[in-house]
Amino acid sequence: MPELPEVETIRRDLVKKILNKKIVQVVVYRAKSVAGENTKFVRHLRNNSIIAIERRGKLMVWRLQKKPDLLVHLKMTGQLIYERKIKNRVDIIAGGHKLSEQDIDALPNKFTRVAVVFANGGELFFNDLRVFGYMKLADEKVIQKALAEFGLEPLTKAFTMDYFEELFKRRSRAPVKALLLDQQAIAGLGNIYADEVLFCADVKPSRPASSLSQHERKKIFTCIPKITVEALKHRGTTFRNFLDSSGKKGNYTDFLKVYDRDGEACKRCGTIIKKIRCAGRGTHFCPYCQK
DNA sequence: GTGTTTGTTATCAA
DNA sequence: CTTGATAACAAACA
Repeated sequence: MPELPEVETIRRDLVKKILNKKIVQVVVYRAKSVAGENTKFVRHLRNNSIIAIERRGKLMVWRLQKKPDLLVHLKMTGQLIYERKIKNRVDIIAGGHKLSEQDIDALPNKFTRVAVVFANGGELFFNDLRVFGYMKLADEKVIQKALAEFGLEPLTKAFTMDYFEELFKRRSRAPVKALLLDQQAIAGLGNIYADEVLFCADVKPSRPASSLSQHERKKIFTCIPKITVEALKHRGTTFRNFLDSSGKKGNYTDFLKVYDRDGEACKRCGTIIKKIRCAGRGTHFCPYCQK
């Protein structure tokens, strides 16, 4: 599931690959993947170009040469795969080509919802198995309203311990994990990194936010950027669907301490990692290390 | 057929 | 009004 490190990895790659390239054609294979009227979307992108790509939390803003701009959200299973030039695309689509496992993930397939073709022959594919993600034309007013809903970015200077403490003052009963997942509190954490952050901080995810000591809050505050930076360094985590813009998996999967490790031994103490439901999500933790 | 996966929003209860 | 819990969305997989 693309969270901050995954979306940022994609954003950085796409900036190198598709910025300022003329769009010559757009194909919408699944109407629901594009908000609003599809024909309007296609017409607006054609002969347009992407001049900047911004990110806030898990949401991307694609700045276009001709306004309005584009909001892109990958939700749970969205992928953005760029191919320089596809010589045998017709064969590939028809299934007449022998593909490596990676190619099958990366190329247009039955989950390809939108294709954007550039003047240099390169193509960008928006694949999305579950069709929760979207591309949406949005004028500046809509964009600003959407961005205003987000809490602070954990990798910015503005994200201070004072700010973090304020978040706890508003809440009491909810588990601390729910706070970490709240995009209006902190922008970009999702289920994987919320679990990893709480392991890093030795705090049990189900603890009511109000029950935490200042020391515990401080540890969580420190772990949030630490885990995020580490995950970004390894180009994100591939649990099921995440692929970067080249169709490659994220490498942080190998460094996960608790997520998807239920039944396995804690890397620190050897206790079996448990899985419970917390804040409505599958939640993984070490019953010994996390108090 | 059933339960599970999760980002976000809608809905409802307290 | 706030907070928090839960369902819904869609599709695949075990």
